[in-house]
Amino acid sequence: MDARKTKDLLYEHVAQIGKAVSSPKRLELLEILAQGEKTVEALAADASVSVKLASAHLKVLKAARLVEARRDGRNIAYRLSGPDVAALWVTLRTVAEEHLVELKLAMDSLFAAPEKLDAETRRSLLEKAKRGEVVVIDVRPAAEYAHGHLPFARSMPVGELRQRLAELPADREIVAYCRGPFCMMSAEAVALLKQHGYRARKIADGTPEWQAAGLPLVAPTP
Amino acid sequence: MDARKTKDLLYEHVAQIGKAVSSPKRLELLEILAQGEKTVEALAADASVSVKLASAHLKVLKAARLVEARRDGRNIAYRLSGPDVAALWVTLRTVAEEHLVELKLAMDSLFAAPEKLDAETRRSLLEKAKRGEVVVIDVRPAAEYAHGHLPFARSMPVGELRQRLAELPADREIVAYCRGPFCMMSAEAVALLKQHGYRARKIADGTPEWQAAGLPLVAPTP
DNA sequence: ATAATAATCTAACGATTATTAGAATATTGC
DNA sequence: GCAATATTCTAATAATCGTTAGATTATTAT
Repeated sequence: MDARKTKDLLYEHVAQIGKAVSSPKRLELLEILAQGEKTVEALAADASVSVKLASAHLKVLKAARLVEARRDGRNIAYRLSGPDVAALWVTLRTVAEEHLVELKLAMDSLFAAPEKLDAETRRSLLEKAKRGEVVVIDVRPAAEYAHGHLPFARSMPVGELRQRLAELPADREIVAYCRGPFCMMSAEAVALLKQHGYRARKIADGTPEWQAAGLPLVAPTP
Repeated sequence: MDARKTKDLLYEHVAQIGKAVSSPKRLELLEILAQGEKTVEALAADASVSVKLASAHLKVLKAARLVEARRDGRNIAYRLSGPDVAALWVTLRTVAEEHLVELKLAMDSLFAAPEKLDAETRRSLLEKAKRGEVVVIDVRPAAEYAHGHLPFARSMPVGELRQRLAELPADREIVAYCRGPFCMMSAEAVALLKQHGYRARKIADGTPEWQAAGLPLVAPTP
């Protein structure tokens, strides 16, 4: 076979991955799936699209082998086909944040405080959490916490936070995280906490970012 | 502003990066640019497309801020807008190799020998090259070598190799590399060397892969 | 078996994208 | 200033993609 055609074929295959990540909704689905397995219905709801549209997008992601499907009773559950797919999402988002001024501006206007973590900050947060100097809360839905979470983090879904405020110590700083830099759950949680007199802040990391930085998660014990 | 619309905008920005890497020719251009700055004409020739088409693709890459342009006399030279862009290309290609069986098969049929390097193999290659036990040759065009190359590697462009065979020691193993796993220059070089009685093999790494693995390149001294 | 549910498939539309040709622009060398 | 060169812009067409509605499939509960 002619060398040029062979090369074209190789790039074509990689471009299939590129095409899969060229749609905003598919990226959102990937980010949600990076939090753990979900049914089509749940994915559609989380991404604010119809089940039909979610299904169509999932089909593309499946064709590119970025996700896998599994039947579970009357539902079909999707999951990422590997941890490298979550890492790809983090890489894409990071490159976008680094080079697209528009995105940087949009994020600055959304989240007033700079909250990006570097290797040193992550390690020191872990230390403080271990010693109990800060309380790290995971404000995602409980199922996502169960699938994997930051070490020493407590599950405190943003929807239940108001009723469960009493569980949090008033004398220590609360550090909230959620799905990642684009997720607004932790911002909502911090607003509520501050309103009730707590010292609280959020971090940009979700579990995909934490893992991409080479740090361990606490995995489920099945 | 409504939270849903704000989120949509964020994913839209990231999808712009995705769109930029959703075309085979644009990926090929990125891979070539990962070897150093090039003019539109050179890029078009390397990627086997018309200058017009190359220009159109470069425009998309520029809009996504993955590349930058600079006028140099009567030419316009393009370069990647950062090392993270080369890393993105490596990540995409790696995810594709990992999950797309079709790509794995295509590569196996192209390159008989498994030649993938892991952290340990890379380190030991570096050691052997340092001690002179193997001769590492960079068979890319000289300009690409000049832009950055593996430590202890000699420039020996595949086009000049036949005339310069005498420069290579017959008693030591020759290790050839080129632009990366999709590039066929090193395979061509190894075939020529073996034909002339040399012990030669190639490695899959190009400078982008080497750098993405966290290892240092020898940069130009301007 | 049958009804109910979850998800996909098919078909269709309008909106993008890739590619090419021809015109236009900017720079260099004279 | 003028001709030559490198690149981009404009316009046009064919191909592909996103989205929706309606029909279909596979499973569970009765």
